[in-house]
Amino acid sequence: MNLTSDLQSFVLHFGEMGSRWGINRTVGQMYALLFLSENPLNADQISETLNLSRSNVSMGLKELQAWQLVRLQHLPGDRKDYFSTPEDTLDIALTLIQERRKRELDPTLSLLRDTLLDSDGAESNGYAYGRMQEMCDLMEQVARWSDKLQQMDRNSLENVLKLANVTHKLIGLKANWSLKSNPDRS
Amino acid sequence: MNLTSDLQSFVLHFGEMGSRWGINRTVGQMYALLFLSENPLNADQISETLNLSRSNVSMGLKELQAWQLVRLQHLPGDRKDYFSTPEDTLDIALTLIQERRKRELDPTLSLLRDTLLDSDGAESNGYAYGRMQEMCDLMEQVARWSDKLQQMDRNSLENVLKLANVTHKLIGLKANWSLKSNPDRS
DNA sequence: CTGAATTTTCAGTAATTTCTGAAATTATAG
DNA sequence: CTATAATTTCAGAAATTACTGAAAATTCAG
Repeated sequence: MNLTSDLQSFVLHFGEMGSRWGINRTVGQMYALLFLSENPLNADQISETLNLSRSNVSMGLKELQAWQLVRLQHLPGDRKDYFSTPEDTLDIALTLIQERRKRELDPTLSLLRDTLLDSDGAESNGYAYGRMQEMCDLMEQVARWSDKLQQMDRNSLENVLKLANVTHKLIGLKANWSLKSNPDRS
Repeated sequence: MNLTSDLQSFVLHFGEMGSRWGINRTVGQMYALLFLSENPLNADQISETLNLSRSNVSMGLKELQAWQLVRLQHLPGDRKDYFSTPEDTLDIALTLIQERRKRELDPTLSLLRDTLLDSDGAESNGYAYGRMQEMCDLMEQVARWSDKLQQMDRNSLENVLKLANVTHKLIGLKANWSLKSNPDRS
C-alpha cells in the first residue's frame, strides 16, 4: 500500500510524537496508519506500508491492543487478523484518558495510600508527609474526575467540552445551590 | 542528606514513573526530592542525596526549569542556586497540564491545521482527510478546555474538581439555558 | 490428524537515551 | 582585575530500549 504525501507526513509525525506519549515510534506510526485507514488492515499490510519487520508489527499491535486503542476483527473468508480503530474519536479520547490514568496515576496513588496509611513517621518528618498527603488528595480527585468522564453519556460529554467556558460561570453562580440540591453528598 | 525509608521509596518510585511521564528516571527523582523538601536545595545537595553526578543534576534541573516545575532562588549570603517546587499542588497540576499540552498536543494540532488548510487532496482520499479533521476538532476542543482551566481562579478550579459529579447534572438540566444566556458565543 | 498459513517469541544486534568526568564558561567576592 | 566558586557543556561510556530474522507455537481448512 502506498501513502500520499500528506498521509505519509501525518504517519511519520505521529511516530515522532509517539515517544512523547509513552509509545515508541513504530507503534505510533502503526496507530496513525490504522486511524487514517477506512478499512481494517492486517499485519502484512502494515508491515509493507511502513517498512517494518513483520515481528515488530506483531509486537506493536499487541501493545496497541493492551492500550485498547485498536480492535481485532476478521474478514469473511480470510484467516488473517485485521485491525481497526474506533470510529468515534470521543471514544478514542476516553480510552486514552483511562489508560493513561491506569499507567501514570494509579501506581503512584497506590504507593501514596500505603505509605500514608501505615506511617508512624508522620511526626518525625511532618513536612514531607504533608506533601505526600496533598499529592494523594489531588490525585484522588483527578482519578474520580476521570471516572466520572467514563460514566457520562456521549451527549453530556460533548457538552462538557463545548461548554467548558459556561461551566465556569455556572459553578461561580451556583456552587452553593448545587450542593444544596444534592443532599446525598457528604 | 539522608532520606528515611518512606521518602526514599517515594523518590525511587517517582523516578521509575518519570519515564512514563516523558522525563527520565533521575529527573523524576530530583523532582520528587524537591517536592518533599521543606527547604530549597542546591545542586550539590541533590547530587549527594541521590548519588548522581553533579553534571547530571545540572542538566536535570535545566529540564525541570524548562517544564516550569521548579523555581530558582537565592539564599542570603550564599552564592549557590537553590531550587524548590511551588507550594500549591493545584499550581503544579496546572503547570503540568499546560506543559504537556505544549509538548503533546500543539505540535500535532499545528500539523493537522496546515495539512487541512492547503489540502487539495481532500477529495482524492476523503476518508483519511475526514479523520484528520475529526482529530483536529477534538484536539482544538481539548486545547480550549486547557486554556479555560488556566484562566480560572483557584476557587472555581477546586469546585470543578470537587463538583465534577454535579456538573454532569447541571449540564444535563441546563444546557439549553446556558447557551441562551451566552448569546455572544457563536 | 496433517500440513499450510499465520502469529508470536526471543536472542542477538542496532539505535537511542542517559549519565559521567573533564574541561570550559560564567559569576562574583575581594 | 584576579582568584575562586559555581555552573554548564560536551564527548564518550554505560545503560536502556527498539528492531530484526529465525525458529517455535498456534490456528484452522481439508
